[in-house]
Amino acid sequence: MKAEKIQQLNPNVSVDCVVFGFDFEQLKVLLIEREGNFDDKSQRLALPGDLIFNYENLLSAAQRVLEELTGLKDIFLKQVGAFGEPDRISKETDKQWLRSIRANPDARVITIAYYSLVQITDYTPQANSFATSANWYDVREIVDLAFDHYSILRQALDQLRMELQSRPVGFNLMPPKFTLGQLQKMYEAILGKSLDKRNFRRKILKLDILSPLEEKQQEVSHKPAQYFMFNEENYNKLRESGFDNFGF
Amino acid sequence: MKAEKIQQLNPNVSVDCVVFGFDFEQLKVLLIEREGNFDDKSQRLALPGDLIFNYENLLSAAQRVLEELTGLKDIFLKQVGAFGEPDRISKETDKQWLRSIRANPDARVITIAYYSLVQITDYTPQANSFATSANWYDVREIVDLAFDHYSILRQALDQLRMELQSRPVGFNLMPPKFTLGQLQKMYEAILGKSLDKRNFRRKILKLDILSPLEEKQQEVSHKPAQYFMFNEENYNKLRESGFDNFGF
DNA sequence: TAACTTAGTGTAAAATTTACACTTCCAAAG
DNA sequence: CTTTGGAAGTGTAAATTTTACACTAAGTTA
Repeated sequence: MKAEKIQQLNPNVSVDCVVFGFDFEQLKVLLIEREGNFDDKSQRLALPGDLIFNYENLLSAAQRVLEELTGLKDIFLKQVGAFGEPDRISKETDKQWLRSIRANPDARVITIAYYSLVQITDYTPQANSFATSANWYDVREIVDLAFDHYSILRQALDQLRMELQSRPVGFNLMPPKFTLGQLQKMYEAILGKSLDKRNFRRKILKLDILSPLEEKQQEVSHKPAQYFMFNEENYNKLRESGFDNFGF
Repeated sequence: MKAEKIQQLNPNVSVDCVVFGFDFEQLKVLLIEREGNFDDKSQRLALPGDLIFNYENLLSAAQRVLEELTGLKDIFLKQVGAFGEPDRISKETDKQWLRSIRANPDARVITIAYYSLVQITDYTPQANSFATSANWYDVREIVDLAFDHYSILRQALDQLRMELQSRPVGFNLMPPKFTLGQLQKMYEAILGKSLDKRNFRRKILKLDILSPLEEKQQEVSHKPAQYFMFNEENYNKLRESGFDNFGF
């Protein structure tokens, strides 16, 4: 009886995941495509998301759904918030699509959105379930999405930017070893503006949360850069001493 | 049929309100008391909150529930986030209490929390519905609450502090005219630390969002302070030019 | 060996932050 | 009417942070 309950979908609550990815050039976001008759491609694209099970933890549900639809596993997700406009499923094409996959397609659904940052090269999305594709899309090129997903995306991006200003978020966007140039590019991609190289370096190094490695870049057709790694111990010390100054 | 639907409670989704109030001395929060056999007073106290109706907007639901339980009307609320641990209703006294008021007391409930800031003297809470009292409590004296409301309160407070650092929140905590001393006390109460008077004044005045009034305090047994008012026009200009510097 | 590309570096001026102490004005008490 | 208590109001010097800005270094490729 309990086991049955656990596997019962809750028709009123879903989760959606805004997974940002960085490829050393642009900020991207992971979207799925769905089968159906959509007016244009933007309406075919959606954030990976689905209903939760009745006795499922919200965060776990987000991780499960993300894995089911895109194959991405063990992603650290952070809550953006709840989106619950009664008419958030108002587009006719979305309603039709829901009828094709849901037992209770007209139910009012509140969705809890989560976001994350990953390094694109660490993950290869694999579409599954009702997703017919799962791919990275340049954030700047997205003009609309299914349901209210475009506004969820914008809000997640705002929150990411906010967070980037006050904390050294985004180190999970970086490989274990990285150059300061790559780190700066990440900040520029997320903030959508360019930064002064010397000032950036001074500021980030003064925080004392990066440790230089012996190793240097190899086989690049220019002066090889020094590699750094994230010093977690110092980072924890820093955050204990209050919210700090990560503005660029 | 539609009308019926509208008035049907959604057994899975509730809203909770964290209304902070300021009385020129301390930061307080509005809590209700409930009937029942509780181990101690802290378990009798809860955030005003209840299930939403099935086709109700989340924010409107929060405003409605707040008014029903405490009489506070037209309060500007801001979302904190969703709280959905499957075991968030785990205390035996809470379960018992739910059985006494809900049709579906064992349903798994996800709650969306909202917070607000008001000036205590503007509102007189009036308990109603299942609230047997509705009163302001000093935030520093709260050690626990019903359900998971204590952790919701802490998170709302964190968010309020965060917001106070980056924006001139809290002007709605102030009467139309106020002194810089009162304003400083508000910052101190929310941030939980004391600030340097001269530095505070310099910083807040440089923002150019306060307009001095002719009027001065009267009948105070010390040098009367100048009154100021919030200059909304300049504030809007300021916020258009990006997130700013409200750290103290 | 020349051309190209990113890495890496310093400084001066301006702005902001921080720490700090005394006088002023009012009411209330004596 | 004099004293006292209490918050208002004010300036400065030192330290720190921010900002703007341009050239050399080290590797690859043509």
